[in-house]
Amino acid sequence: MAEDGLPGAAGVRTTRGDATRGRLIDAAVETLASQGYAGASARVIADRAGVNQGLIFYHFESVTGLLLAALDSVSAERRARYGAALDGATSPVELVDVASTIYREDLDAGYVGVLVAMIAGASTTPGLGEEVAERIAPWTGFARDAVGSVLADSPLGSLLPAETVGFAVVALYLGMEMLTHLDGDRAPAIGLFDHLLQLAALVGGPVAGAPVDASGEPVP
Amino acid sequence: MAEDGLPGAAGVRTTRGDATRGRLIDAAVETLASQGYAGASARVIADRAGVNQGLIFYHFESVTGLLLAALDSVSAERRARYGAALDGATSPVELVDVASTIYREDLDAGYVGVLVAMIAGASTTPGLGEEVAERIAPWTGFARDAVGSVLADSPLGSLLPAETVGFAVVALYLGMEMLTHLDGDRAPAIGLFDHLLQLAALVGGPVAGAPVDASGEPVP
DNA sequence: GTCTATACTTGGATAGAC
DNA sequence: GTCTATCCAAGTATAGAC
Repeated sequence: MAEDGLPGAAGVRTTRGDATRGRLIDAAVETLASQGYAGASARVIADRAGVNQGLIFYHFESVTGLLLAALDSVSAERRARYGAALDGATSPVELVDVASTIYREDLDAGYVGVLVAMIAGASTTPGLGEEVAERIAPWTGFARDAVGSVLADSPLGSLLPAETVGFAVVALYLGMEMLTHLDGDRAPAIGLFDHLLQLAALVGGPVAGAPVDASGEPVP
Repeated sequence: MAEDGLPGAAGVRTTRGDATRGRLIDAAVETLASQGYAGASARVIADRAGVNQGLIFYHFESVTGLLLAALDSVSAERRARYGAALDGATSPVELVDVASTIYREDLDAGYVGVLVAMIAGASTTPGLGEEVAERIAPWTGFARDAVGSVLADSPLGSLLPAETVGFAVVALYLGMEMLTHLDGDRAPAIGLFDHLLQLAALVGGPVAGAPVDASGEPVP
């Protein structure tokens, strides 16, 4: 059963190969986030992982194969994180609040930057587009469901289909990451979330107890 | 006065060098849009322009220099186009309507794709980030002004500062381009604009004459 | 599984003829 | 200004020793 782990150990063990694969994937994620797609070469990634460059081809067939594995890794980790955090969120305010908090992690760790880099790389490498598209689609679906469950009974629900909002949310995330990373200033992104929070409060039922009229102005 | 144009011609003339520069810039734009940053090499661009690869370095010092010139070209052209089209727009509905129409051009011609590619490339090439940031900043400023002039007297104006909305609009544009280009389906982007149009009608004063209550529901 | 060494390709950039 | 020819660095990928 065991392939090349130390004999005698029980349960799921980490073979040496598994460890190398993991280190390469982590290095690929970091490289994609910091150097972009064009900077994610076999040599650079292998150096960062502290292993030989040839191992990329042994374990992943090609550089592209490794980059896709890196995308899978980020996608899975972030999906678990978002899913758990949004689990108890039912109101628009909670939704925006949770999204805002987690997105800060993404911004700092460069997770969304990995998606951006791979989408950008999809224009360059033949065949990569389909592979990346398959891995991005779940995110628009996830955003649609999260938004839909909260927006369903809101009056905005009829005006803005969840499908459309899901698309917009993912697009906004990607664009925010690009702009934020470009000039290294998180303030606009944070500011946007703050204002969305206020809007959410308005839509999901004002918490402060202040009723508003048709144009959103407070009614005295 | 004339440098190496045909002698005898009057006014502003196109020297042979100018023509070559123009062809290289056009080819760089097309290459960035279709192949992305990593695919925009000197040889590929020069082939597309039908000139020798070495001319890139003669005219633009480096490949990066050419790519920045390409970004300038696209940015200037699109700014003129947006500026002219938005000139008469005063209501939110007009604003969204015009933006929607022109963005379709961008999507088809890949203009925003050039911005996306250069922003992505900024992660890879040292020093490119600042140059690209300088050329993207005017766009958030432009969006802020366009939104601000229309949203100023709207009740949303106090809730959403023009600065924030400008940032969000540019981010949304960039993200939409990425997603649309990735799976080649313009429908979600078009759909989003359609729904934004309805929202704009609500915010800017309902045209249909139907008043709405605090939550946006029509009042019978 | 991992390393060294190497073959082959592509890319940036320059020299020199025209 | 433009082209040919060329150099050199960096990239992907493989062969073979350990």
